[in-house]
Amino acid sequence: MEIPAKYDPTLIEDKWYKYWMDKGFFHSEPDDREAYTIVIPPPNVTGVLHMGHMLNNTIQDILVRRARMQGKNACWVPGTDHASIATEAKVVAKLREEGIDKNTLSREEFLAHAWEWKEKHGGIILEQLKKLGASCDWERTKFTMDDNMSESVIKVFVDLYNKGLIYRGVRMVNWDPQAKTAVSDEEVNHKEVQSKLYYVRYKVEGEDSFVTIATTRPETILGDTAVCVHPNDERFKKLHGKKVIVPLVNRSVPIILDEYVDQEFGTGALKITPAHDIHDYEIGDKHNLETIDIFNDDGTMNEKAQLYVGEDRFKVRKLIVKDLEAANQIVKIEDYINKVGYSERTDAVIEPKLSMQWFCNMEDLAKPALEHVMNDDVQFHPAKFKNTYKHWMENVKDWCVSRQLWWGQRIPAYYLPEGGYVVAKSDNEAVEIAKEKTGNQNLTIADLRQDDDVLDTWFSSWLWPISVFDGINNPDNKDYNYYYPSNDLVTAPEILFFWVARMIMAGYEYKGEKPFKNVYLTGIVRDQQRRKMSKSLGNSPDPIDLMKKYGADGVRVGMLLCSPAGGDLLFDENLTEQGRNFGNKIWNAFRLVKSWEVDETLEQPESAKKSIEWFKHRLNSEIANINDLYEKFRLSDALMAVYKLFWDEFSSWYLELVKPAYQKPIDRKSYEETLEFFNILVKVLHPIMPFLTEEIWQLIEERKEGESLMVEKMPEAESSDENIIEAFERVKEIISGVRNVRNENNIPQKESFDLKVKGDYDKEYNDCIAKMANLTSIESTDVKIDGAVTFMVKSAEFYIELGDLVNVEDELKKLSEELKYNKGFLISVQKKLSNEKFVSGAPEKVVNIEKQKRDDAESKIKVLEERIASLK
RNA sequence: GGGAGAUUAGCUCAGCUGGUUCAGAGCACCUGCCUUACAAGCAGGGGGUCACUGGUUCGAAUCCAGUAUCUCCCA
Repeated sequence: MEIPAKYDPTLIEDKWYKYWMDKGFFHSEPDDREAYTIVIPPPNVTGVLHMGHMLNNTIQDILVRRARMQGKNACWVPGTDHASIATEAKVVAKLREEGIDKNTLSREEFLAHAWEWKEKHGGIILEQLKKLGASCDWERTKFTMDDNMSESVIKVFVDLYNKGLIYRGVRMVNWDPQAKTAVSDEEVNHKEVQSKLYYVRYKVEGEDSFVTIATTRPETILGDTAVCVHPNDERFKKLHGKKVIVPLVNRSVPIILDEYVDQEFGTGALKITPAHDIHDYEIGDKHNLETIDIFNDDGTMNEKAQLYVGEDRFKVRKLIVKDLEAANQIVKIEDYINKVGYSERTDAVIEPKLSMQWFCNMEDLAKPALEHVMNDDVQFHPAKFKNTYKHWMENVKDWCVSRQLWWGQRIPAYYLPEGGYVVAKSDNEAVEIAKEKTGNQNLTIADLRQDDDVLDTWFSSWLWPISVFDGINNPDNKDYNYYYPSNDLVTAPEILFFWVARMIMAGYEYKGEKPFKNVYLTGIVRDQQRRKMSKSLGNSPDPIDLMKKYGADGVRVGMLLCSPAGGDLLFDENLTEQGRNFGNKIWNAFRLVKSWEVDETLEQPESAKKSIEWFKHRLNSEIANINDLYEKFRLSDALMAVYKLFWDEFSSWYLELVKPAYQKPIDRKSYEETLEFFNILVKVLHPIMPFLTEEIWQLIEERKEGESLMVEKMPEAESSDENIIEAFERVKEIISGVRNVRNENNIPQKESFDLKVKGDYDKEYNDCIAKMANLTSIESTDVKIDGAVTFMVKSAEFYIELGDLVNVEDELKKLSEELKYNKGFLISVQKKLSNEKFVSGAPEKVVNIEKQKRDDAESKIKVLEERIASLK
């Protein structure tokens, strides 16, 4: 068989993905086996594959493939979410390019465009995930606006409303004047910006004095309804109970007292604009102040502002400063750095705004969600996120679930002609309830007006683990009973609160059960300068290009190499390179084994026999270790363990040990055993590198049509003898000892020589040592050999007679350095042992270990001293 | 301003309830090799007062307190 020296992933990846798909290996149906379920964190329909998806989905695929090979009925449900704000923004922008203004379209017309857009672009990420090897059950692909998914969302809204958990209220929301919608606190990015602090004086009513306030937003002066000072502030005591005149609009407003005011900040006097600042709103509420909303939805001034009507808020800031200056109201202007909120979606400056919104009461929903995380029914990996989760859940605020958009599930609230509203799952039901409520039997749907707003996208995705199995509409169905709760959720800590926490709430509310057992939190993918990878910075490689260059397997390894759970991961292309190199290593190891000719008449050499015995134990102990690491979700460590097992133990030691001499054949038994090791190793490797391992597995021997590594059974860890593994470590030391002698004395591997040993070592492995170190013989001796180069392993002394080749000076130098170290070491041990408190206080085991150290050091020193004497 | 976490080799990180896994791994670096599976490789090697200062202890990277620096979350 001709196998190329370099592994080329492009030749095989598509082939095997198609094979797996054609055979239906990704599809799952409920059966008698234990279920293993993952629901994908649905990527956004607007997106394209980025490094965060690569990381996240690599991890999910590893977990799913492993579970499948462990004999579980593995089901990974893929899908996308409708991302109302982002998608609507994209569609609006696209229409604008085509010369269509959204405002000229009806809701239905706009939605037709949006669906068209979704059909065209919505599946891109899922298609790209196939390149990565994602073993999703594509037949189960869901979208958060599929009919039954939307139905679930509406049903839940109605249910929560009927339970009294959904209400309508005026609240200060984060208003995005560009998207013209409210966004949640989590969707606001606070950035430090260089701005100005304006000191403005307000005239005290009926007096000839002024009070000066400091503000960063002078345009909001037009909405001021009070000035607030600290009740204890001596400077303002004389003003208590008085009124001041708001500049330009000449409104008389009270001076109020509240401890909220920071006396150190600005002048200690605070202007209060209840309609446009969250704190001012709270103070206004407390003191029953009037609220004057001076902004339109697009951030321009309305007629309530009286001045600058129709002008944009930022332009007004400039205009009003000019006018205030002209009116001699500005005391001074200072440079000032403050934090300003920006919309995550549009990057517009957020305007706090009072508005009528729908809210979901979180208090009762949050209780079980907190409890079951704290008691580890739901486990976070790493667990440190429990702290932040707890903090958030204990201070949970009501959830604003309405968005002023069209793309999404329309809020099922219907306003009645004579005021009031009803909430119902459908138009018909709404009419029925409305009739009942009003007593007017003549009402029709035409008389009702449905709320224009849609629900927050998270209001869809918090149901995701339930709704993908239709558990809301059809709570007793087979799939739901079988797959729910899911096992593992893999996501980013950034959305721990607004997605993970809410899924847990929904799980307990609607199933009385957690949505998943484990939450694995990945880090954020950053570049070498720790900058978050983003399209705008252009610092993110294109995942598709990366896979073309290094293969999907290489990229998967690269992602995992830099991903400690929960920590940031500093991605570097050389990690994927390392992954590709690893693939090549595996490929070449396989190529070597496949190149061997078997000679049926050959006896198995002793060295091969011992090597096979050793590697069996080594392999089993490592499989146990790897299993343990996976169970603890230490995926990066699990990868490293597999990496070293294959590269160091299998390739560098085992294969070199059993390898026949050049162009010589190998015995049947060693060949078969080696292939069997390969069978096991590719199974262990498969979840991480599915393509390469499938290719190799198919080449190890003739496989039947329909067979595949991905549905093979993962090897279990059989018992292993630590003594054998330990003994072999000594063997490695001896071989390394000889190699060092060769290195230091420039003796090529080709030149063979004798090795003599004085003292105790494991002779069973002589053949292995001789083969690896190219020795003609290994002989035991009772006497020291003068003039030979030596090294020690444990208490045994090894001699290599090199005659003239020995550099006595170098050798002496080396020996005296070693002597010095050992003497120092002995002193430290003796110190410990002569400490009465140590000997009496420490456990016997520890003391004995120290005694053993002392004895070893003493005998080593003796040997070294003799050796030095003999060379001199 | 409130809270959480971090600080170990040049870089990224392990190091669980104090003691032979105690100072580790991978990468990077240095030296020598195109040795017939692999130069995308092989064989070696150097490198750290475990942020700082105290304390507890026979014994501290590990526990406690304080200091410094950084990161994240909330306001």
